[in-house]
Amino acid sequence: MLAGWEDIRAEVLRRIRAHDWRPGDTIPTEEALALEFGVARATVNRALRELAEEGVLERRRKAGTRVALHPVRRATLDIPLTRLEIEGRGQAYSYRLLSEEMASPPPAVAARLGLPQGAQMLHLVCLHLADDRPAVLEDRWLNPETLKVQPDFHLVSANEWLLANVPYTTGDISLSAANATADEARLLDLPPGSALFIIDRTTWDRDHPVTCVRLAHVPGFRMRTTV
Amino acid sequence: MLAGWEDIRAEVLRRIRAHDWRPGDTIPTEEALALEFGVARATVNRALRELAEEGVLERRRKAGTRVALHPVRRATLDIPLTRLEIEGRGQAYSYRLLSEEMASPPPAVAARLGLPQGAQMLHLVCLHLADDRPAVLEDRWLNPETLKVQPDFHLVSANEWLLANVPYTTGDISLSAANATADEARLLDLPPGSALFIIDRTTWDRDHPVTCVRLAHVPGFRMRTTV
DNA sequence: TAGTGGTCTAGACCACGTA
DNA sequence: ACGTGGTCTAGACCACTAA
Repeated sequence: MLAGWEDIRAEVLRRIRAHDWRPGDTIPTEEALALEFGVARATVNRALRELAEEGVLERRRKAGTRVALHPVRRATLDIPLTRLEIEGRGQAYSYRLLSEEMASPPPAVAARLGLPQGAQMLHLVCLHLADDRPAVLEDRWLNPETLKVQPDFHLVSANEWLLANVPYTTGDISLSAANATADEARLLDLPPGSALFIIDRTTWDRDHPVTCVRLAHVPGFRMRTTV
Repeated sequence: MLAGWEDIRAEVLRRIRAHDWRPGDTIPTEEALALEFGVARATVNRALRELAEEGVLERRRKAGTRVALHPVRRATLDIPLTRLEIEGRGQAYSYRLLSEEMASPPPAVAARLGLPQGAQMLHLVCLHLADDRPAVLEDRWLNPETLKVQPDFHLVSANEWLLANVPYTTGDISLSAANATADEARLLDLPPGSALFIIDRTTWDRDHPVTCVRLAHVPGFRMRTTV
């Protein structure tokens, strides 16, 4: 036997895939399964909890545990610092601050951060290079109220400074593709219209907006994961 | 007090962000923390395990628990069926099989699946539409050995059929951006060179290769997540 | 080989939400 | 009201691995 929680998880998954339990069905209670498999309820709980986190099961108190109707695969993406990502590929990392100024953000940015239209924010544009070739163009709007001290963004990238100094609790990430504008193409040394991989990220410290950043990655960039 | 595992998790996170415990530091053992917080070791274990899964801590038997050196954010992406995704936006879903033939896959596909160069595979090209406008172009290679029966892919999309009939255990996913080729642009009714969001997916059933698919999404497509 | 995390148990109480 | 999952406890044994 040797039924650990991973064995229980595998057996439940097997029954779902074999259609013993079909999408929408309520499966037996933790207590019943614990009895069947001859393990403690906590062991069954661990197995079913993992499957629920993966999106395979849906659990509600009193209502019981059901096989999820919509088979959603859930993948976990690692989102590293640009510097670490480049260094991880064995390339030399460098970084250039292209511009730094107080300005009024575009309406879309102000709206996403929940700030009034006219608010002044710190606007940074910088370039991340791999082996001295442009890799990522970063366009960032910073809420100046979250900056107690004003670091020198020539020396340290905004991302790394924020990570170390402004712990945030929540954030949105959006992944998309876009054709490079003329400016982007020039700065990234690409033909105009090249397909860029865009990561848009907005972060809050509790209820206080912190930053809104767009990272435009040159063609060849990939995010990988396993399910 | 009322220290549940979420409270422990929050307090550990607070200490890390306050630099009480710095990246690379070894933090106290589960036993010590359980004593300090006045809870059972299992409660501390749950809290630290969650933080390890999020990439904040690194745990090894005997060596102890350390604050992760490289602050990697880990985001979970939901990867729904194309049909459900379109219907979820309130649009009408439809689907067209454009071609279906046995052929020899390009070397890159054969290599990724670990099949010999000359192997014959089933090649499907199909189009997913939202409100009768092209949304996703699917280019799929199927290992015929995994198909016990040959379904009619005019009626059911390969993805949904596979999901219901070929349970797979492992899979790779890769996200990238690419300019539309002339063919892709024509099929998707886009200007040539449009930036497409590409999801490449390879799946195995244990050690048996099942399928390798490229989903090209029209501009405007986004994947979102929260961290 | 010894210290640390990983897991299991048997029991208990509680929170939630359906009926 | 009551059934179900969510969590906690105190103790135990095991697995891994650094010293």
